[in-house]
Amino acid sequence: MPTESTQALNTVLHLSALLATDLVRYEHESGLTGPRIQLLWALGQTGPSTQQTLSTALGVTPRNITGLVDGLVASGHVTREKHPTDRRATLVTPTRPGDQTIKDLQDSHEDLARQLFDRMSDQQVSAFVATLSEVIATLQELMEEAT
Amino acid sequence: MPTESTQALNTVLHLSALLATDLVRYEHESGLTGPRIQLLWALGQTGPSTQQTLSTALGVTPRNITGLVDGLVASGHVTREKHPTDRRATLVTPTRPGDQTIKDLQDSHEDLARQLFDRMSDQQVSAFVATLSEVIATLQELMEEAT
DNA sequence: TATTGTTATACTCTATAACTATA
DNA sequence: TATAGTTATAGAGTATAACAATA
Repeated sequence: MPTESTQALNTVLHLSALLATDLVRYEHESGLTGPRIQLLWALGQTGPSTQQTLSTALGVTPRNITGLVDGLVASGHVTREKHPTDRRATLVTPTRPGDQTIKDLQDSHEDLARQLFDRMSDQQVSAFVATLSEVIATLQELMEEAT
Repeated sequence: MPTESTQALNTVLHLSALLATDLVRYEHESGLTGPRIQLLWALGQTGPSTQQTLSTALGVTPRNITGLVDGLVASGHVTREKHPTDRRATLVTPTRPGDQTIKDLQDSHEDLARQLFDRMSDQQVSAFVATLSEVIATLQELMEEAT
């Protein structure tokens, strides 16, 4: 029989897996892929960005961003615009439909949050977030140690 | 400013991302890839398995399992053994080093669980797991509706 | 010299479709 | 007929290394 700690970790991982599955459903619906959705989400957070910035934000190589942006240009979600001051750089910029997709993503995110947590008491949600934050802090310490 | 519900979802996603990053670290250390680790983990849960069984367990096509098993055979973690009663099927079976890798995975999993939760009170862990389970149940309902 | 992005190359994961061997 | 696994083919994501243009 698993310990209480192991059960807690397993339950967290179970929820992670379910959320990932839900994302896959959205991918199929939208015709987008995970990394491209992640890129659009990043653009929604920061506005038009250089590929270097996106490379850091997504944690992948610049070469990889080239490929993702190529795909999103082909699907009409973004364009490459001139950087106003640095002629080496490009500004990856959402098109009108790209902006709509980003807004849909944000709306879906908020809807999901409401559906999952709105029926709980504020107290329960607060306690949950507090424990999550504690787990995150511990995990970050562990990961820094391992460096 | 995000709502409390949105903050809760964001915190869950943050933890998911951190756990994924930690897994990537393990991948680099072990020379394995995510899907191959997942396959070895499944073997650890159920023992030697047919590729059909693994296909269902991992949620990927049988063709894909062929590729993953090819890789794990090449790296010496598993072998394809004859199925005792069905000559069409193969039993993917861990080698000695493969078994050791599986044990390492299980040990790492338990260590992580202990490090993340052992210093909390039983009461806090119980409340956390209860809320997680509630979220999981709600999410599963939502995903079934969407079908 | 350093940085931005691309071309060249290679590997892994993924899928569908057609095929072989066996049940 | 149905099932287990493989071959054939294709597309996406990832990485390193070498290169051009610009800072």
